[in-house]
This record gives sequence, C-alpha cells and structure tokens, in this order.
Amino acid sequence: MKVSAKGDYACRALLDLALNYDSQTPVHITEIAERQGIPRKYLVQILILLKGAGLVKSKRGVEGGYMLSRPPVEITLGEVVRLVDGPILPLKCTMDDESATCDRKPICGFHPIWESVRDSISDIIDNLTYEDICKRTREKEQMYYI
Amino acid sequence: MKVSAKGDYACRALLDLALNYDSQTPVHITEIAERQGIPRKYLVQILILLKGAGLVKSKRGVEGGYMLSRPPVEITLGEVVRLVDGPILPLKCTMDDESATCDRKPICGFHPIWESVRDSISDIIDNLTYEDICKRTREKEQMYYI
DNA sequence: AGAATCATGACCAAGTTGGTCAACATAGTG
DNA sequence: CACTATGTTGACCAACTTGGTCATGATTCT
Repeated sequence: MKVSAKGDYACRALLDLALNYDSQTPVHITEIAERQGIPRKYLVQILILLKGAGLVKSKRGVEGGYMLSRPPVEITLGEVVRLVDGPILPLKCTMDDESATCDRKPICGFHPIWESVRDSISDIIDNLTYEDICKRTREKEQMYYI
Repeated sequence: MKVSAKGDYACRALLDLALNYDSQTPVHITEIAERQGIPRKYLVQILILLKGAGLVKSKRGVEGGYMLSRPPVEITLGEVVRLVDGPILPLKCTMDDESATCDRKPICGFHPIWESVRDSISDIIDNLTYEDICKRTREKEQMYYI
C-alpha cells in the first residue's frame, strides 16, 4: 500500500469535516488548512477531487465552505485511500484488471502472497468508518487536555 | 506498502537462485533474466544491490554467476522487500525515525491505524521464508505440467 | 456593487522509476 | 600468455509522479 502526502491530507481534511458534521454548517478551506497543517492551495485541489467523487459538497459565497455529503458512518477509510492514492498494492501481478494480468500467474509463487497482503490491508481500512475515527480522535483530545 | 517493479524483480531473481540452491553451482545472470523475464542490464544492478546486502554472492569468470549466500530458510520475503523498496508504508506519521516524528502524533487519530496496517503486512512477509516460496512454486509447477 | 469564497487550469521544480551503455576487472581455458 | 566469458562500476537518460504555486474566473451573500 502507499499513502502519499496527498492521501494523508485527504484523510485528515475529511476527518476535520467529519468532526464538524453535526453542526450542518460548511467549514471553509482556510480553517481546515490551518487546523490540519495542509498547504491551502494544495488542499483546494484535493477537495475538488473529493467533491468529484461525491464525498463532500461545497457551498460558495461568503458563508461558504465544505461539508461531508454523507454521514461519517457511511464513509470508510479504504474508500478515501483508494480514491486518492489508487489501488492498494499496485503490482501488475495483483491487478484484477483483465488487460494487465501477468502471464506467469498460474505458476507464480508470489501471486497468492501479494493477494493475501492486499486482503489483510483491505480488511483493516474497509472496516473502519469516519465515525470510528472521530470517536478515537475525540478520546485522544480528551486525554490530552486533562 | 509499495512493491516496485524493481522489488518484484529482486524477489523473483532470489526465487530463481533459491530453487537452484541445492546444486551449489552459480547461476549466471542471463539465465535468470530469461527465465524470470527481467531486463538483463537492469538485473545486474539489482544483483549488485542484493550482494551488497549479503543476500547473494558472486563468482567471476567463465563458470561464474550468482548464488544465495544463505540457505533459503534463512531469508524472509520481508527482508528483501524492505531492502529494495524501503520501509513498509512510508508515511511520515508512521516512521519510527526519531527525527521525522510528526508533531501531531499524540492527538492524531490516524497514527494507530497506519501502525496496525503496517504490522499486519509485516506479519505476513516477515514470517515467509524462501523455503516456503520454493515449496509453493514447486507445487504449482507440478500441477501445471500434469 | 463588492467582498468573500469556491473553481479551474496552466505551470513548475525536484525526485523517482525503469531502464541503457561503455569501459573495466577477474577468472578460467587452450 | 592470450582470449573470452563473465561480473562490476558508474555515467547517463526519458518519462512519470509528487507536491506544490499562481492567475484568473465564477458564485453567492450582504
């Protein structure tokens, strides 16, 4: 698996929005950027990508900003990572893409190994929703401030 | 985790040598390259890297070539992948490197998540030796030829 | 109208990837 | 010794990716 800086930024930006989900008011980019330590101009691109995928929606104008378009419980970490950074474990051998299957597949001893690696990653990130992550974050914040 | 083409080549080249380990004779580059479908000139660099790490040893001259410097049971897949492609899950957040720890670590909800992903990958590849992989490969070859 | 904000596309420097090529060193053979 | 097959090394390179910046629009609210 690879999680690029961009992927990390996307995950954190979504967490920021998820923590704000209940208020039903948009958060604007500058706030997210400052709170999460993400370059503002770069964050713009990332949010546009997330919007294109239907994860967030935006509101223009003075009181504008971004908000989650689905409740946090319906967004998994795996969805976000795959959207931004592409397939988990991008090795020709393991791509399900019919065009790129490697011809050694039937005799390649590594094939089932890479698949099991990929599956064990998926198990974790596909079963983790932003609700879980919010909960963890709030717990951590509490511990930190007491 | 990321497994580049180079990493894949290294894994396969070592498998080729591991399958030949019992004969105690060196295999030369061209053979490995042809059997595994690796560009010959590129394979040279990879083998030099593996030699530098003490995984293989070489013999020059007419009957020269490469051979494993340790029995297959003492080489894990994790060792190879980390050597060629660097740390599993290279995200600042998860680097144990003391210089690069992210300052949000104590409150970052993602930190433990990435760590558990990394650990579950390590569990698989660090407990898999080239002896296991040889065995799997031989079984597959049998099935294929019958 | 004007201010605040999102939207879009062009651009860019630096690093990584996946190689190739030429020249040299060494070991075995006749 | 000379020759040849092989390993060794280092320079080089094109293409792509990463992680951004910048200028300019387009909306929306007041």
